[in-house]
Amino acid sequence: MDKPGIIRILDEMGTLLELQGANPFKSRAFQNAARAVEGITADLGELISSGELLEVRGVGKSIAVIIKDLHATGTSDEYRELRKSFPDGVVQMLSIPGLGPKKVKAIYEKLKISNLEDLEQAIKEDRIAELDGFGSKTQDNILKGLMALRTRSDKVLYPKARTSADRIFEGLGKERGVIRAEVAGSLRRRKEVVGDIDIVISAKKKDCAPLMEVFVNHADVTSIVAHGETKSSVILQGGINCDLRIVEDKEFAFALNYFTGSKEHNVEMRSRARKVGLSLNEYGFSHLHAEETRGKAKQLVQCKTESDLYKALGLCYIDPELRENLGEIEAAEKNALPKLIEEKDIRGTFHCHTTYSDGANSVQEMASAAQKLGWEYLGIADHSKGAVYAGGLSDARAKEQVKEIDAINEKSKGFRIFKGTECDILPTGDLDWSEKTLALFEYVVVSVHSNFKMTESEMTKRVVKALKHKRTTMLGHPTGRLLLSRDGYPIDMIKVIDAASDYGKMIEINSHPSRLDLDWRLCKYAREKGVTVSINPDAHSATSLSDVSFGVGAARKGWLSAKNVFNTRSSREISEMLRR
DNA sequence: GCCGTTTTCGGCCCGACTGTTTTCAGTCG
Repeated sequence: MDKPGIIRILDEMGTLLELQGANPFKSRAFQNAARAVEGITADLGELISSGELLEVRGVGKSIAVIIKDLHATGTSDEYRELRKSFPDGVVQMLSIPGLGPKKVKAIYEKLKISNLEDLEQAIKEDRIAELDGFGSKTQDNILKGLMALRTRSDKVLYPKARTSADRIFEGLGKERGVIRAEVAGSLRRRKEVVGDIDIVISAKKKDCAPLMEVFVNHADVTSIVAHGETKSSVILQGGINCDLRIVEDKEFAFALNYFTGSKEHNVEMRSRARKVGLSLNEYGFSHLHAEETRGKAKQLVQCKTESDLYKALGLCYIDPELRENLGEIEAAEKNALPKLIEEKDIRGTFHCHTTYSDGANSVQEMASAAQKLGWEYLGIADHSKGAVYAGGLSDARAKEQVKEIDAINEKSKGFRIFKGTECDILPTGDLDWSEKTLALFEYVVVSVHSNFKMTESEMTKRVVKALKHKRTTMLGHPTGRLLLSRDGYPIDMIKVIDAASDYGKMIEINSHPSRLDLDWRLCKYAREKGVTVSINPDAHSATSLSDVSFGVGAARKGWLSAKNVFNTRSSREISEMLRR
């Protein structure tokens, strides 16, 4: 069984233990182990055979055995035992918002309900409301949750969530009474997929209620889940959940930090605070074991900003993208965090289409748009002749385009267009252009656009062969559109990155608003292997050049700094590198 | 089940909101 499968099963085992009413720390241990496995970039098989798996924090003896069994056989005795205790439908009920393990267990044991259909039927017959600890409101909420589950996908891609968040935040952030405001949560951490939107605001107490009113009455709100003094939760058009928290300004840094997460990072921060005798929550520090009543503990260390907060714990500031408890706290302690790449470091991109193939704008229009973004250069890479569906160029048209670019370059000062191509990788792994045509270009992006139904190993061989070609500069959209529709990758990205490292080639972090091809784990692996990446939006229009920010997010999460990224270099450096 | 500068036992993050309760359990983040 592969890694994503193992992660899923460990998570499921944690959930099943929770349902059983086992020691809550035991079930959490399984969930922690799942996160730990997720963070492993080395080859899992090797880790298991060398025994190094036990050195992974969060994986102890018992879970190591389970992982080993899962890896070798696809199942394990413990897992089979746990699965026996509850039917599939019971586990599914847990995904209904508002239903947790305790309530699901009661519904299953007292009413013998084990699937969503029976649950809906029982609600209609008013049987849920009669259970101990349930009532008519709870029953209504379960029905609402059930409907929401059916109509809404639970995660959206970062660019979509960003757009929704900006719409809410723009007005709200400027509202009277707002002292400071930030978008927090996984959106601030720039996760590739985002579950919901979190907003944190600081304001005086008297301004809270009016601000909450503004929030829940926003035009984009389709329903209100909760509406309190300091916390409200709504569902926006498009089904995405949005939470607002309002705190006092002196609490802002704590609240922002807390609601930015991740959960794993917060747990580590709190346990770090405990080691120095402090308790950390979303409002501030308090003395551990203090006798003060809840919420009245006096604030000990004033922290105006998050930097102050990290400093109070002996750490340097940690960028939100790194807050996953995957080594960033230890690195912050030693002041060994990388200076992450920023959007302003990007000086151009290399994978852009024009009206020569399937783009919407001319070469000149694309170049002007790039200049408006403050870039120094733009790489044009239209499709090769075999990409008929995308208006691939003929050899003659390719020559024509190269001539046009030369002419534009001659006229322009301080800006340069690089002549490239996005060359199809044929099913054999050969390139779609002849050597003669390839020689026209300054660089070559190689991509797969056909014959997707290959086995993983065939596809990997195909790509590796193309990568080895002496004219190849970088691999374009390495994982295609399949990244989010599958658990794994359609190709073995570890082998591909290894090959890029061996042959001294680059890999694209191809960030298109509908997908992201190289996620942060792969970015991290590429960094470890010394592979330079190129952040390209696969832009088909002038306006989509700015989608490059999606890829910058993934690079930041992969701890990449400007030196790891090709398109942070100057025009001159790029020319020199490409001549070699 | 995992972990260890309070270390092989005894902790393991903490608060808001909701609903069903009259003092708290469940869920969520």
